[in-house]
Amino acid sequence: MAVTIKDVARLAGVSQSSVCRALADPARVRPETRDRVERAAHELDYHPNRVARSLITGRTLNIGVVLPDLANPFFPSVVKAIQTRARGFDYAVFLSDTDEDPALEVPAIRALAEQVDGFLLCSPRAADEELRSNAREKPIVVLNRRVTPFPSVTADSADGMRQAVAHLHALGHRSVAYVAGPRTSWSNRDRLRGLRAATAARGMDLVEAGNVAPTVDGGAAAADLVLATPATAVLAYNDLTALGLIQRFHARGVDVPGRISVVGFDDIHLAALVVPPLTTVAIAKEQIGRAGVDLLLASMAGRDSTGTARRVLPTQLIVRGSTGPAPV
Amino acid sequence: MAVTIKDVARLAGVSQSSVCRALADPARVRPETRDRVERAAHELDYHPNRVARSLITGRTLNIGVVLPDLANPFFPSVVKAIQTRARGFDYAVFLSDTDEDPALEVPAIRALAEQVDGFLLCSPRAADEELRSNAREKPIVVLNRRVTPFPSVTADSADGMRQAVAHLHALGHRSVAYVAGPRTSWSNRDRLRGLRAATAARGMDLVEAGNVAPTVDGGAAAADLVLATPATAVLAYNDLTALGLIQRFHARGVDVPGRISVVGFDDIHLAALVVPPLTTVAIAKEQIGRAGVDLLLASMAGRDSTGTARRVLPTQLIVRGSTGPAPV
DNA sequence: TTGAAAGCGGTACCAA
DNA sequence: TTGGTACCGCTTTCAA
Repeated sequence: MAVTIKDVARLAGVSQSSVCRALADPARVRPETRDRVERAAHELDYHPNRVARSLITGRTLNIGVVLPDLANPFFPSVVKAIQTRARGFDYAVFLSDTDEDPALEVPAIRALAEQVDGFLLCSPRAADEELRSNAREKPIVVLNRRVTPFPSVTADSADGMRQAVAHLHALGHRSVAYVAGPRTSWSNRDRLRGLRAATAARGMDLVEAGNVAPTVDGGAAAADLVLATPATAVLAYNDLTALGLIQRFHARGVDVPGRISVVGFDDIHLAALVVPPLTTVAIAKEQIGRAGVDLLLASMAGRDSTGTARRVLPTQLIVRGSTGPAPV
Repeated sequence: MAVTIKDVARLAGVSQSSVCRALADPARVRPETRDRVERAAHELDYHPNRVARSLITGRTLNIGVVLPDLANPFFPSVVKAIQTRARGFDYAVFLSDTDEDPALEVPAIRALAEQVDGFLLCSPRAADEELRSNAREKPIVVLNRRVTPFPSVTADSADGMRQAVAHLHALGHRSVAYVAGPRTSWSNRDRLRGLRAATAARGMDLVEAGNVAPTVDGGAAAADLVLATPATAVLAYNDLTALGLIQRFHARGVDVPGRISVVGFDDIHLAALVVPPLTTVAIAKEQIGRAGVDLLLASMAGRDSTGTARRVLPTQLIVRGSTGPAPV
């Protein structure tokens, strides 16, 4: 059996209450008492039980992270940052992977609700309304999406797309394709919106090639569709999709970037390792995680009254070998 | 405020105890009572508070997963499998990333100990003795390592190495190098052991090139060392390391597999996407996660008395473009 | 079969 | 400054 506060009280010869005070707020007990308690606690290697504590304080020191697919390298990066940041504040992290199934998100939130002080929802796929239905329970911060009235952390996709389009335009491309991600993905819509604006601003043609899964296979499936269009460059919803495109192009003997240029989004770690290395719009994944934790902590502390916080992080085009001059 | 058992009791016009019984073990109350309780519970959308329950039952329905680096794509695959499997048993998952720092593992375990029913330690880096010091607290299952007296799930590295060496031998290689991972990694020692046996069995030369971080950068750092040896093929501790090797070889204009063949370990998702695609020893990552959960559940249920369970999963060499005939 | 009451391990309030 | 005590939400004796 674990050592409890009673054991410490007995050994120190004081009451439970004093032990509690001595440990929580040393200033509120006599130095002598504090010493006795501390010595007893140390001797017994006593650590207050968080579960019991949370029952009365209502604070669990846990946060819940819900995300659609840990197999997408984007998310581990974010989760790692969340974990590290949370640990710094003595918070532990629950992880729930919903397998890209929007229907699993609300149950995932419900299941964790009593054990956490708040949620970080990464790229949630469920409808706004569904997410809002959980709003009263616990604070929620949304990453890679905006859902009123939750605080959010997003990337400046529009600017990223502007950079990518400027790059392609400078290379002589006048017709580009977009391989879209999940219809339920806010980032997808956001990126598409930015891309439309950017291409329109430069009078370029934009072909939209169907929605695919945000995976390598999804990209591979879209490759042939893209080749059937007049586009000389293709922007993918994310890097995995872009890698799928490149893979399929390679298999068909289509030269990248000779025949067609490819641009990804996210800058996952391995984007630089493929051949040709992938030109992509980088997002500060670690910052997303950190900012998410900070926002959540703030909103748990009730310091969110200044209005809904919205952090928009900058994006940065990373030019690598998968983009080149448009074919003549 | 959330709805509690009292609210249900009041609405149903029965005592707390009856509500508890009716919900936990319907057979122990009169059908009529059960109906009243069920209706009331349903109407109020009552869900028992797991935290409060765990305080008295001692079961949290949570498991803790501790791993060294989520940025290594191997781990997300395992975690995803763990998550999925755990959800099936109504368990939630705590995740703790220790950043390859052995000193963080025991604190991570301690921090979670009260909130979980058991631990899944993925490739722990801490010393056996340190890990054992936590043994009394909660059941532990170790993945990718063996630590007496914990149940474990490992891959059959020796057989994987045998397959890889047979493959290289058939291609004419007689001298191979091994780029080792962290000294603290059991898998690293296990793989090296298997490799030594396999090369010795065929009378091949084995050069061991220092220990590096199990990352792309680590591999890149080892590339030049490898080229300074007579080896015509190199086996890397894991795929990330192998990709780093290939990257650096590429940068130096060294042909893979023309001048040197490269073999990885793990078969991470993106191994197939690089050019040349990576020949690697595949591990059933999802099975590791699933088996881990199953073993942990068994040991939590106390069904572990038959002795320490050790599941060893098969490995499978996947031959791709990064290996070819030895240069003449 | 049911209800009352005692905890699980803490925290917080109140009176002393 | 300290100790006694109620209570967080639930489960589990123990009587009735």
